[in-house]
Amino acid sequence: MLLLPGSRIFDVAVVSEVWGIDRTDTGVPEFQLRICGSEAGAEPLMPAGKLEPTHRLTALRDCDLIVVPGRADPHADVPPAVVRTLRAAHQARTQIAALCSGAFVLAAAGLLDDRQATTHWRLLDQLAAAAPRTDVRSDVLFVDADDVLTSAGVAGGVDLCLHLVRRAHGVGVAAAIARRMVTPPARDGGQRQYVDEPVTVRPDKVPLAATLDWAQSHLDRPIGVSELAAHAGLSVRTLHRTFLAATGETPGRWLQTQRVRRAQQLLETSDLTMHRVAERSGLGTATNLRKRLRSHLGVSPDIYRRTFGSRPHPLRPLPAGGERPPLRSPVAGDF
DNA sequence: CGAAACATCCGCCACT
DNA sequence: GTAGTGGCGGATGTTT
Repeated sequence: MLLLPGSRIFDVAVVSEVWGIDRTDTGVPEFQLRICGSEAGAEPLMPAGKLEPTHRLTALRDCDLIVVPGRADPHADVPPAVVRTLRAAHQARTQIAALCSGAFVLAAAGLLDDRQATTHWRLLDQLAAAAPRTDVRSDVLFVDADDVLTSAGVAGGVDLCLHLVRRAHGVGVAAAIARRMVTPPARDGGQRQYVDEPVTVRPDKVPLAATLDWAQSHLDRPIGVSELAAHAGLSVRTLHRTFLAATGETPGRWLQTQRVRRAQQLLETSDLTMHRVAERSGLGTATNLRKRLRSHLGVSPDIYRRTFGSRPHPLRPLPAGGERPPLRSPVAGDF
């Protein structure tokens, strides 16, 4: 990771989360994450805090991949030494990826010339101005231009990082990381984000797509792996292999995850009885619903509903008293 | 909660 | 020889 003054905490965190955590117990290879800074000493992050680099800039030279987090001020200076290092790495065919406004750093080094790139949607025009020879795309989460990759806003950075992992290590490893990232050890409250858009590592080209869609729209039927196989016109054994290769998940696991998700949705948005929620999500019985929710989310259906249900309930006190000064970036807008 | 019935996963191997 | 398919069976996990 290339750490510059004003790097955004979120992007720094995503990179750290994907490559900085030992997940060898789930079959993820061992990564070495170097946090390379241009100066000796801590760099200020945005919107607050500082981070001490673990390595100097020169340590980028023998990395397999360089990731550039976005900066709060996209137009902030890029030190000449950084430009030189990035160019040299690019010459040496090192993969370079920028998250969000990190694209401007690549633009400053001329690495986006004559290729496609993207960035946060609020910055697209500015990127086009800063990099006139770049084909700036507005309709994508990220652009994979082979050795130079760029990503759109915040969530696009996560997608891009997982894409990089998938490219280098296969869909299974990417799925293992994604699973660990979106299904945190759950507690009773907070953290809504893992509920809605799952970072499903979707197959890039799938003969299975029709079957997945079909299963998803019939989740209330007790469909099992053999029904999936029948629908796909494959034997169970082959479905298994194909499925694993395409999604990094096994069919049974996938089905179960879909069911739990549907149950979550129903709990959030309806007041059906547990029994009905279990039926409609294909989980069968209320007992089973409880069991599955507990093992996937660590929470009982009742607590889940009370935490995330749309009907307001009296249990959540507002933060008491004292105004807190808003935490705002003094430099750039919110993006 | 535990026991019994049922599914899934996956290495192995034979077949096309 | 390589590549893909699919049946089998036992360990493991899930549901009743």
